[in-house]
Amino acid sequence: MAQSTFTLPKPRGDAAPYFSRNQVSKVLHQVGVLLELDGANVFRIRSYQNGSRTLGTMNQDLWELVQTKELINIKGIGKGLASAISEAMSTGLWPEDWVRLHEDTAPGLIEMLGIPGMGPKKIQRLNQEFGVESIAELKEVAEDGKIAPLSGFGAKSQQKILDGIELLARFRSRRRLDIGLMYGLAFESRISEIKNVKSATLAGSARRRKSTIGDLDIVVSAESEHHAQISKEVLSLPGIADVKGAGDSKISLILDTSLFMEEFTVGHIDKNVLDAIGGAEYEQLESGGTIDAQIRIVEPHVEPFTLAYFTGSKEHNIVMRQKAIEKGLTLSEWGLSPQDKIGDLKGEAAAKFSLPAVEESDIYKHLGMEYVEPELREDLGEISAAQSGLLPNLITLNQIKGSLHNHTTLSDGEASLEEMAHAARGMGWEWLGIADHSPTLKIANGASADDLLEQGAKIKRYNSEWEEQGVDFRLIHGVESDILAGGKLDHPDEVLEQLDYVVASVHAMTKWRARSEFENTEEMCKVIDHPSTTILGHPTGRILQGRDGYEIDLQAVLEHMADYNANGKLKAVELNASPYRLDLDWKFCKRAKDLGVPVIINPDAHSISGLNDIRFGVMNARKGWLESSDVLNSLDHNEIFEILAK
DNA sequence: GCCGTTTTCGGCCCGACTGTTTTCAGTCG
Repeated sequence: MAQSTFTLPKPRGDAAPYFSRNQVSKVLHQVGVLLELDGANVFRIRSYQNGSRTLGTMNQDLWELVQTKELINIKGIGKGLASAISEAMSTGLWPEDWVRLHEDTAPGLIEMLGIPGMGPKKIQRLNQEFGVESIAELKEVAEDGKIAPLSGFGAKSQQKILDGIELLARFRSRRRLDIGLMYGLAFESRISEIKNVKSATLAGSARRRKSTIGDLDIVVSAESEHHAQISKEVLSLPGIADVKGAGDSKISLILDTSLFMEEFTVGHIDKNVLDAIGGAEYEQLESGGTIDAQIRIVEPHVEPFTLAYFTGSKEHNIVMRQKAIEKGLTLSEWGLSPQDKIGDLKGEAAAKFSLPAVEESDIYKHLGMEYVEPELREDLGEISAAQSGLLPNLITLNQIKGSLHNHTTLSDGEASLEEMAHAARGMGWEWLGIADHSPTLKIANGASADDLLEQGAKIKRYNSEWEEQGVDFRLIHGVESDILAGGKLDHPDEVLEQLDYVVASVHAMTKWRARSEFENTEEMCKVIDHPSTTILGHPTGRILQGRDGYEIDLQAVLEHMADYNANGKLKAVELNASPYRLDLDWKFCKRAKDLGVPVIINPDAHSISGLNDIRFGVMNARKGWLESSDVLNSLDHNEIFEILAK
């Protein structure tokens, strides 16, 4: 994946605000990274990163906050950032030191941060010593043996840099959630089978259900006398491409696909787990792929603390520790101990005085909070919600009764209408919406108006048959209409009006990616204005690990949709559940919810097995704080027809 | 750079591991 380049956005138009909230958020992040390379104070760096995150996830209109001078009241934005942001948005000029940082930092140095083991200090040092400004140059001096003699470095450091460069070239990006879970749950299952292991739990970003997974963390619980034996057996499991490090309590590995081979068959994985990770799609694993994994082996009474710690996120952990300090306690992966009892003791020694915890929820209880589901642990308000008992009751897979964006052989699907309906009924759904592609999308065999209406007649016949037979299942007839130039929809209005709903989606990506955020946002709002538009399909068009979406101010689009919903006209936003998309991003789910815009989780199934992608959509929805009442999928078939009629 | 019923300076989460070191810096999560 190409590293997105660090550039400062050009001011837009000829009047303030010259920059969008997304742009400001991105710039703060960039400045944070550049400051890191510049050797700045770590807390200063954190301020920029926190500021970026805050702007990226808040609901308020940034320009309004600037104009009312209320920006400074936002937690995490102080005097410095507030004035810099206000200045930039009002004048179109970024602060001079931000500009200088961008100009003075070679892009290659930013890339070097991606090499495992390379941090700002080492990069800076090597840059000073040898003038290396790119990974290629760094590789050259390492191969020439020039790094080893440097004080503070050595032969091992030099080799580690070379290994790191190779690793980066081999797999420089994160893995999609479905792939990460496949590896993670298989490895978890393998470790669980080792003798004397009480439990093995997948933690980290996989447990938090992030859209992409960096590496795997597995926490193993066992009595201490068995740790050495377990550690040895973990290291001899198949699928280990390399051992990066192995200490008393921590093992660091690189896994490859042979994890799934040899005698280890599908039968070893629990049926539910197998279903959750997409079942038969093992073949999709690319044979050369690898993923990093870390294993921590701890005693059972420590396990809840270690699991909480390794589940993260880092940001969540930091706030949890602050909350502990407020109560005179110290929280670590070893325990939660009263400060007055432990004195100078640290880590495992201090944990002897720890308050007891049988499971993670006990830790939250000790700190006066409700249990926080792993998906929510991102320091995006979940801790204060947990303190005041206001956490959401997250949606679950068994609350899903249907979905509205699925294809059949009428366009580019692999299964017929009948087969799709049968499969949906088999999943326990009460309804299934069919939305085949529209004519303009020739590559997907978009269906003509005549064929579409014929499909509608067929659906009506099936529905009345089911009604007569007392079958609790209905098909719903829609279309996935391409968004055409000028924010128009495919098909004439009189055709669209005969459908139960319309999913409006962008497929002409080239054009949308070439335009500015402002233009795209304006055009998207026009699409929403079309009376037939019911659902905005995959709202940014992103493909995870494939391509970024087009630039768009989704907050503004959602606000526009919110106005319609407030006036009784349904405008729902799709959460496309394909693990390749997960679009609406989870960060926007909560915003849609707060604005009162209904979300519809859609697998965008092009086959029977594609319906299973709904699981990833539910994971993403949970991560975005959604409850069953926030999504249209939880309605029964009478309710869904009723709301679609609005 | 942010923050403050211990406030405008002096803190800012905590620990493990690695490789270089005779007590620690850098990196990672």
